[in-house]
Amino acid sequence: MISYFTELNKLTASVNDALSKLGITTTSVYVGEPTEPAFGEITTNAAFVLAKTFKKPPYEIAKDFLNKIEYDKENLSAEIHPSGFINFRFTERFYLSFLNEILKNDGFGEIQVKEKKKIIIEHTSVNPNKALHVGHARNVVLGDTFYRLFKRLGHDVKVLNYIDDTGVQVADLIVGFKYLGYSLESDDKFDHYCGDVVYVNANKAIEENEELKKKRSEILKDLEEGGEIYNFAKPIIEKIVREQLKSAWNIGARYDILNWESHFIHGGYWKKMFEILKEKGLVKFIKEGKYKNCWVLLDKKILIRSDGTTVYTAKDLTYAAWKLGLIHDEFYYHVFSKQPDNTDVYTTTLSDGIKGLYTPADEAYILIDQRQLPLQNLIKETLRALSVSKEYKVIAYGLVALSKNTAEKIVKGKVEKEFVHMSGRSGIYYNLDDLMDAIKIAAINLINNRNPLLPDKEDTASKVAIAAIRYSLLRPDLEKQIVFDIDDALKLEGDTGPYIQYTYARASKILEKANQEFSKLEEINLSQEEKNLLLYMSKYDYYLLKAYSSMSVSILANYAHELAFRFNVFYEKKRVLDEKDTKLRTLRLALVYAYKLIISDLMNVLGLPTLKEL
RNA sequence: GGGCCCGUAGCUCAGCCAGGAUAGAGCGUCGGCCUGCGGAGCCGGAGGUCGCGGGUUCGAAUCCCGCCGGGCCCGCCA
Repeated sequence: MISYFTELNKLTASVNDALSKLGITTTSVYVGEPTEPAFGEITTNAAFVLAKTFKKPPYEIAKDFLNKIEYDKENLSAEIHPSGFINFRFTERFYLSFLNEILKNDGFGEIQVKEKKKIIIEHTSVNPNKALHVGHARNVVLGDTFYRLFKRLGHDVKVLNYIDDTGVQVADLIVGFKYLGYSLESDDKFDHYCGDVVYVNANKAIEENEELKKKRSEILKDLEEGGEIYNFAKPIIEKIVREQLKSAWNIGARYDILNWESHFIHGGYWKKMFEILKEKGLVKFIKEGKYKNCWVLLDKKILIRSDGTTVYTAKDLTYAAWKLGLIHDEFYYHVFSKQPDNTDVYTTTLSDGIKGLYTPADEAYILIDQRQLPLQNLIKETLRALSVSKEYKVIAYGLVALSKNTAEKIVKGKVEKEFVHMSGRSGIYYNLDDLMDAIKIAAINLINNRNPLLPDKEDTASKVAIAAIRYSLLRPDLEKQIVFDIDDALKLEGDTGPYIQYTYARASKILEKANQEFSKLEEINLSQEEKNLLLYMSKYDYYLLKAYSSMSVSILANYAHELAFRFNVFYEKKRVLDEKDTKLRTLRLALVYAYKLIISDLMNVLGLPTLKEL
């Protein structure tokens, strides 16, 4: 494959060669994208670095230095900017070679990292007592997109979803069903009903009633021990999980294995973990003072309470150890459900099903919001102390809050702050399913205005909604807090997911009408719009690998928009089907064809559905 | 008190890791472009003390230090 990335690598090597011949071994020389398109496609500041050693103006040095760089003159032309930068520009030959490669391979082909790894990624992991809200959606969409990226780069990837079925939030819900008389049937989607009605009200009742608090503690203990209440709760939790999965599938996610917290306790995994920690002296029993009768990890965090029950960190540490093979997998597995992509999601069981489905990963990724970072770092630290060489990688992202305007709609009253954090317990959240529905309605209205004869309006509107939601959650930098505003979310113009879908539809329509096959293209003069589009297309592997090395999917979302923009400019400025010159018409058609291949590849990595028409 | 993250146009955000050449998008706003390869688009205008102050450097939005503002964590919750 010939691409921006291959040429950049070759040139970087040449520049470094030339530098080492001069006896310079510095690493501070930049070879890469310039700040402005006017400065070419690849630039280097080598002359500035050399200026320090040779005490001559950068421009003079650049003139000599350029002669020492061996570069492919077929693909690159060089010029020296008066400032001293050496700028390289791709030749028409490069663009045509690239385009011909795409046509030959019918796409970009394989893009592989040097070392293929076995990776697992855990995401979603929402408490099974409520529906997914837009904050959870950020976790799902980021996790699913990292999964897609890893897979596109050739890794062996499995997706895990952890279900905390022995926690306080589940206990609250069970209090509602067992002691407050809530029905187990509802006309609403079951996860919505549990979260919006049963959990919120049960939580309120428990806070005001000591008797119920006691009941909750009993339930919590029974869940850990796997008693009668656990068996009562199990089908309820499972029903909620099935609804949560539907919401996640609806925005394009998929999973391989569901892990249940209760299985790690009932299956004896925590016991093994505890033995290992004791053996290595990482936990201490406290005899005196505030933490009397507790077990404490690394002098920092209580793992076992004085009443003998374990805290969440203990369970999560066990889970991490299982992921990386420190504790052996002895689960049985069976199919939990068929998924929309036709794969199966498996669940662990303690007694029934096939064995050996899971083998330990080289790298285990986990997606968490920033609040959980200190705890996950403690787990990392513990694994290191246990000499686990395999990598535990934490991807943390900023919280999703509700805008003042959106929060006011939910609480049906005045809100003082500019934004408010979501809270399942107090009923302040915006559910993902509701967001999907709201965008679908907006999309259908738009279709009725613009393209009333479109078949499958419902399906198209769903796909527009998926693209809109995923893109809006992927585009901001990981660390940034997102303030969700429903009115903004309903806008489908500008820098959005549908903008990218729209270019795919435009390309599809042209190709459908043209109905032409392509062979190898001959030499032809390219316009600036055509070169710009080809340049961005040629950067596909460069951006995928950059996103991977910097663990940033927002880089990819921004790149997708840049690429789509180049297509729209080309589309506005150059006619394709009406072009009288057949050579030029064929070139442009080939360009549209290649664009469609690359943008659909990228859209697949980002999980944005393609639409031939909208 | 200790720690983490953020601060760039009216609003939402890129750019910062690897310092360099006129700081870029989107929304909003003002003005253009459809008897059409579909306008969910394109072109142009207005709009910026890159939170503030020092330091390093020939050169700082970018690196270092200090401060200010916003958010979060520091529990026998998860």
